Amino acid sequence: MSKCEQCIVKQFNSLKHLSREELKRVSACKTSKIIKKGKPLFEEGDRINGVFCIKDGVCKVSKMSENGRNQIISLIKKGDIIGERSLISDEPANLTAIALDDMEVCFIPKEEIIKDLEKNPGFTMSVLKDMANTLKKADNVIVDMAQKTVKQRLAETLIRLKDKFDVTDDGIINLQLSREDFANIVGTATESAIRLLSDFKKRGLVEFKGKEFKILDTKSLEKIAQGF
Amino acid sequence: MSKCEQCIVKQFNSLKHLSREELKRVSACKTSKIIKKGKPLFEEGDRINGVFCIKDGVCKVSKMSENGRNQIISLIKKGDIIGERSLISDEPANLTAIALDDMEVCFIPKEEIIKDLEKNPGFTMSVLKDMANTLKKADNVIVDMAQKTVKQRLAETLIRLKDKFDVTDDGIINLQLSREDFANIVGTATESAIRLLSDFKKRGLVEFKGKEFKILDTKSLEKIAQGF
DNA sequence: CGATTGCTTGACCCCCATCAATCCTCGTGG
DNA sequence: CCACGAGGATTGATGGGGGTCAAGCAATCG
Repeated sequence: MSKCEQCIVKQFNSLKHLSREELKRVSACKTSKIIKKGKPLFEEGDRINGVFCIKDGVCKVSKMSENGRNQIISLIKKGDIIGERSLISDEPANLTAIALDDMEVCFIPKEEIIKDLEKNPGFTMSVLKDMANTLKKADNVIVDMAQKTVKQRLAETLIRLKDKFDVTDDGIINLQLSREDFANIVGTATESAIRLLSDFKKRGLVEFKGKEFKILDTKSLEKIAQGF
Repeated sequence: MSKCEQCIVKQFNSLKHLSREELKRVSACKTSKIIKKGKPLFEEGDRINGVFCIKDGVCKVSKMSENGRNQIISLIKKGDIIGERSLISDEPANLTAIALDDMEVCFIPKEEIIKDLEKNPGFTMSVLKDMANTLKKADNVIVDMAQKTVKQRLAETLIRLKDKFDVTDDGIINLQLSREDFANIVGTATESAIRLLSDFKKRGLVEFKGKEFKILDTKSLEKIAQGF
């Protein structure tokens, strides 16, 4: 099994603040998993008892609303860590994480992380900073959800996806998002999302080939996101 | 000036994890302020360089959206701490806090809090827990904003206010919220909020006397919040 | 190669944003 | 003490965004 000390992925998250010693201990008790596309990493209500470090792949993090519709809260990719919150607050997960493509993840059990949190202030501060940042983003999403139209939110989502995920040389973003997923990110009905996307396509702002897509006119999308 | 060691308010927040010694140091460098109704505690873009501990009063925490409308993210009351996030991420505030009534707050400068965060793991963990909890709530709000109708959200808001704020013996909640404030919590136009509130009133679910209000039928409001 | 799932488009209607007019309330100054 | 003005509260009218149902089409899979 690969070792945390040598893992490149840790550079992108709070684990980089752990000492070589600490990483060795973590490495010794971690487990690696392959999660197949469409399978859950964890589900609402699960006691996950640890954190996941994403070595490869992307997953959608969502929550069921009372009326039975699904809301995607965020997308998690290589280098991200997920599960810290339920660990810290010592509660079952209140979100569901489902793989969008085949994923490779490491699972670090709770006790080990807690130990590090207690002993290594640098690590703790880093986790704290991450969380503060996530919270700030969440506030922005709340404002957007409350104040912007579906069209604005969809345009903004497309831009954010381009910035966050890998883009090939020819500008193609290969996230395995279904139309329904788009709708669930923006918080609308699938049909509405489809209509708007095909409108964007007609106007030459985006291009679709199956689930792959490509952004052709960022400037115009930004205008739309701001309400024009 | 009153002393932190003897302040009852600290029992309700993370400061209770500080030792007597630490509290004395905090007390020595803190400043007390009175914020008049309607005045800002801080505004978007301010470098606040410390945290506020609310000794008395209530304030609304909001953010301007790009289209110039205001969204209230949360209400903060006696015992709460605010400002940790900008402190931790070392950025200007991205929210505005405005007093709903006359407030009494203590300001603790950044360096002092940072010192405690580095030295006292119990304190840090408590802040971390707080933040995890806030984040969970934020996720729920996102889902609500995205999936529920204005009517549902308004009903839910009324219930939450009842649970969070003091209620007199006769059931009256005295928050100095304007109709516009209600609208800005729910994320709708003032007129829409007014219409829905007066509908609730007609149906005997709530009662208003100026800005004071009273919830008469929680069960029915819960039904509405769930979509009936 | 059927069959199940996802995608697309059309039609309909309700919720809610917006504009406008009126009423109410309260603080201020004459 | 009252008049008055300003901002908040309320109600009406109107139009568009977007949710929902339905039907046809493409694609993926056993």
